[in-house]
Amino acid sequence: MAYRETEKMRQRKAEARKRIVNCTYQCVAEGGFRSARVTRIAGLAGVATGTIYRHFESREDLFAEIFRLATQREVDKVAEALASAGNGAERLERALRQFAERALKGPQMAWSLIAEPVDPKVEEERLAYRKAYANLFEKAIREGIEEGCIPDQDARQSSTCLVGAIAESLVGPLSPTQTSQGNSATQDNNDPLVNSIIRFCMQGLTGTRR
Amino acid sequence: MAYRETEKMRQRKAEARKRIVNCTYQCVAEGGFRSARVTRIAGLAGVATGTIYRHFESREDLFAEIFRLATQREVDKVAEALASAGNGAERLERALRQFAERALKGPQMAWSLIAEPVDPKVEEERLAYRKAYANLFEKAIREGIEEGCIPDQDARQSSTCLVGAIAESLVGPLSPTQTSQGNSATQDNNDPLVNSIIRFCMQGLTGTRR
DNA sequence: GTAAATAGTGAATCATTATTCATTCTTTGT
DNA sequence: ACAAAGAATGAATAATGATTCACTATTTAC
Repeated sequence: MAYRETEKMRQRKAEARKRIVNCTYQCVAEGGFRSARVTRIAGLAGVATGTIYRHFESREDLFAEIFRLATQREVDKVAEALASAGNGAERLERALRQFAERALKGPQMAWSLIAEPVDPKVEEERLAYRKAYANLFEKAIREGIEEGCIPDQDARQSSTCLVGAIAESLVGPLSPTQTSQGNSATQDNNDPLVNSIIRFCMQGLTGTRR
Repeated sequence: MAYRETEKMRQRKAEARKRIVNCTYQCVAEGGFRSARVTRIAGLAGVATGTIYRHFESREDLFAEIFRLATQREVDKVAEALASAGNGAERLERALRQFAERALKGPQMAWSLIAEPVDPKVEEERLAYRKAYANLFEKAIREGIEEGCIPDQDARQSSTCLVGAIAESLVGPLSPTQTSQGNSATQDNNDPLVNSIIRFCMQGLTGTRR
């Protein structure tokens, strides 16, 4: 008959958690997972190191959550592009462009999501993330096949190839040793890198030169 | 006027070094880089831990060398396939098949080379390795373009996409959590996975359905 | 055989951070 | 105001394995 968790407390805790998440996100966006120290995160969030562990089982779990979060944003954007107007092929093209352009705009985070060496739990999230893209693409490919704008093919396999082709094409340009920041001025639709990635992908999909 | 390195000694050292390399290779082929312990390697090679360090600056350097070695074998095989008879498109197809089939035959090593999280120096080797493939493919694509069996395109970009598409397609099947060993009986030319990867790739290249 | 030089050894050290937990501080209900 | 419960703290700990280095053994040249 004394202390019982009250709404106020619940909120305060939720805020602290959110702060931790945000600061971790920031650290990762700055220097990737590997260099994000629990101590620094705690410092930024204005809590003690130990407090992190009242909210997350472990550093890895925290990272996994951050990965999921960052990932979800990207996947949502691609899903959005795929939900727009037009036939399957057109929508896929828009989605691929979205993916690539967003990555080039936030290169450090994109690199961390796509290629940074990470611990097993986070790597698992990465597999899920790639699968999520592949699933989205797969659906669109199937639709394209039904509509007749994409020839019949193993939609699952093709979607995996799309993910691989685009990710690989980005690894070089994104890798921290290469990146000198300045790519943020990327004009939409104009990056020749993005254009040639997309050409290959669409050709692989449709078997049609353009 | 006493000891001077003699041929006999040079050989003995070379042998020890080779033994270390071989044992490391074996460890990696069994459990990947991450789980390969310097102590165990030394034990297998029949030398003291410290001896490793008379031959290699650090564990990372040792690993980098093993990576280079393993990689060279694979790259050579692909180069060989690309040097065979036929037009560019045919040779590329053979090369892609070679790549995929060999990977499926030695899944743990292939996974380590393609997707295992590794330290920076080794990651650098991985970038070089992927670039080596891309270079080979690029050359073949250019030849194909000249021969007229592949339409004009950005050969460099296409080669990168090829590497990505094939690597991504293999990550799932290769990943240690998925692999239950048994794929070694892969009959040549018959694995449907390999076939559909290749179909996508060749289509992306030639813009021609088959 | 001897001394100089190098090679080999492996137990002890080191370095790095994530994680813990005894303690202090806050909140709550009476 | 008090006690019960929980939350927060952060200095101390722990765990892990790579790396070192003082020492021993071996090789060579004379």
